[in-house]
Amino acid sequence: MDQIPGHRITLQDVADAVGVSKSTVSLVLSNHPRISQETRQRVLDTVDELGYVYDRRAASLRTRQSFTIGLIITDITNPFYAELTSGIEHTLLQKNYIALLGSTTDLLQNQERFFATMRERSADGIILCPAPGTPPETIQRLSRQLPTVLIARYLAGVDVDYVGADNELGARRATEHLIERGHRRIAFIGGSNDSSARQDRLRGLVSILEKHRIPLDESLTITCAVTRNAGYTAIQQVMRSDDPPTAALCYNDVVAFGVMLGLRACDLEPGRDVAVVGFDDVNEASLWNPPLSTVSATPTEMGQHAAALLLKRIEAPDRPIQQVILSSTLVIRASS
Amino acid sequence: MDQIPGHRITLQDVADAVGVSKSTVSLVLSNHPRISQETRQRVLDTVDELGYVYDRRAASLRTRQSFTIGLIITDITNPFYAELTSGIEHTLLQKNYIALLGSTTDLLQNQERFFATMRERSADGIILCPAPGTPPETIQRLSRQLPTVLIARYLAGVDVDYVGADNELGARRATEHLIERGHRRIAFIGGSNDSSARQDRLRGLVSILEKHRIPLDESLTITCAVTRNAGYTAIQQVMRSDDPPTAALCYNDVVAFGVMLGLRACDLEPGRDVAVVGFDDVNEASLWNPPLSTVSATPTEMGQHAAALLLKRIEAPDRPIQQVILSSTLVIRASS
DNA sequence: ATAGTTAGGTCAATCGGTTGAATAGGAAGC
DNA sequence: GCTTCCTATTCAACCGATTGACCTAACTAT
Repeated sequence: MDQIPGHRITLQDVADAVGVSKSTVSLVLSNHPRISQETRQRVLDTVDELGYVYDRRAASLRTRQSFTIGLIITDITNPFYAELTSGIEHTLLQKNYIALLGSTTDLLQNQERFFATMRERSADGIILCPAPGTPPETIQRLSRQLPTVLIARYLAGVDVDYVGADNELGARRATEHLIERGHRRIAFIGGSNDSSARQDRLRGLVSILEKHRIPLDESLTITCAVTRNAGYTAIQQVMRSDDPPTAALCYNDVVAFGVMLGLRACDLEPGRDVAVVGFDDVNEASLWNPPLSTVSATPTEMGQHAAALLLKRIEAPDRPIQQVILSSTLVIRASS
Repeated sequence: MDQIPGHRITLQDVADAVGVSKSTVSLVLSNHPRISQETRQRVLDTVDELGYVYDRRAASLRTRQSFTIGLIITDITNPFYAELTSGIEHTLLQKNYIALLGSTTDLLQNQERFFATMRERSADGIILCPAPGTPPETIQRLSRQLPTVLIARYLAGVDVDYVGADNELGARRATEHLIERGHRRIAFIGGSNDSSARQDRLRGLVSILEKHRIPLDESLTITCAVTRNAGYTAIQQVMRSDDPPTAALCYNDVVAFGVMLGLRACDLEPGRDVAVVGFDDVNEASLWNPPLSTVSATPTEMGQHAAALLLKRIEAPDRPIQQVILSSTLVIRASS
């Protein structure tokens, strides 16, 4: 049953074995109705017998469909993206698609490289979480070359499908909650300044502070990398200031974890001495000590929506641009 | 600069624009020395000008190299696999390869489907963490069809490249450590029975118990799913037995996290009342409360080795089978 | 002057499918 | 009996690269 090394079984081989033309075999495999039951059966039997493997790249050369999409995200070890990816995979699997994975580490240079890679390999579309600083024109151009869906971060002024969370709403809810608990000095920790997600979250915070006529203190808004370590360092710095905050709204859960650890390092107990709220509700959030209050972003669901949206766009490239905003809910746990 | 929809710029287009044959253009792009500097430059300029994109699938049809590999793992949301993937990506990126991602959830049926998918898409090779229960013949056959590297779990009796941790050694070290701390009733929690990793870890535990003439208690060895929840449930059950263990060696960190939470739910403090040790040393392990003692498996490094090994095998299919066993070290933290 | 190199290209077959147009062989209609 | 219409199948061009064999003009050695 082993193949002669170097020789791949092709349609032609199957055709020869059955005694028909390769067109017939191809038509059988694509379930064309105009083939007789009998021939169909003989072909299928022979396919099995010879161990024929369909060559999708040859097919796709002709049909211009590869059933492959590009998934370009920041970092697969960040649980938010891992869950996103998991949701995407789930939806793709059902439609017989598969993803080429690219982690950019938020480096524009890597991102460009993945764009090229995906086009060279003729991905049918791209799901992209754009690196901060991505020029809008780049995305505009990309989306004209290849069906594109942005996920989790949008770019102002670009007409392209997008799936994300309602970050502003989430931040408003979190802020209301903190204010109800009596906090008036609320720090905002983490994220890079030109990420849309961060801007939206910060806007939500500010709008509620204004609503309650709480003065804004710029020194409580800190940008930092989106890592545990950065959160760890950032919170310690701000806690050592003259008038430290009593609560921290964090760019996301990963930063919030760092913040909680940083607080402990200052001998402060998160949840008791300082309230901490994150974003994303990654799986671990509920399992930390104390469990983290967080704005739930349902990344798995987000991924599923993004994949579904991309597949729709691939089918109908001219359908109207669609933006899916998933409503954020606040999950209150012991950290606040 | 926008393309006429439907028409992709090909080698021929570039050739026409320059006034040479498409062979020449192809040779320029593959850096063939036989083309004059002048022609080369004109071709390259035109490539830029027309926005030509190399079609790797067309090329790969001819060359039988796709610069794509299949990565088939259990679950990308498990940080161990996420880090593994990250290491793999890192190495692939340098060699201009990219991975097609498939998460099986340890379902044989999904795994089979991904095998087919990867072959249809002509992956140049596969990195596989085999689902428990995978028949060795399946892998043997696969590895004859496609360069294959197993990762993290091996299958006895299969001649195939493998990269993994020295699980038995790790377990021995962890057990010695627990015994030194005075523990004599050590539970082993989690994992599925026919996973090689689990067998090795359990073997390590048993061998050290025997060495110290500590009797083995079967009731302390529990299989369960590799999730936090399963660990959470399992530990509570065993702690409620007549003669509960004083320490738990867990199948991996994910299970250990569940175990620590389960202990708290029983009003027991991990690290003080019951010692807990995990496997893998995922990033979060050091950040838990208490920080988790764990056998370090350096998944990122493992991934890098696996990718490097696969690329070597692709280049030289007949090189001798190689097994890379990464030595495990015990990282002692407050949980034990 | 003649044969032999060499540098710089071009030709055409090939990889393995897809698909619109063409064809053969009946059956049905008139 | 002749045309028309089906049905089941085949033909052949095409997708976009690669590459061994071949070609040509210019140069070198004898």
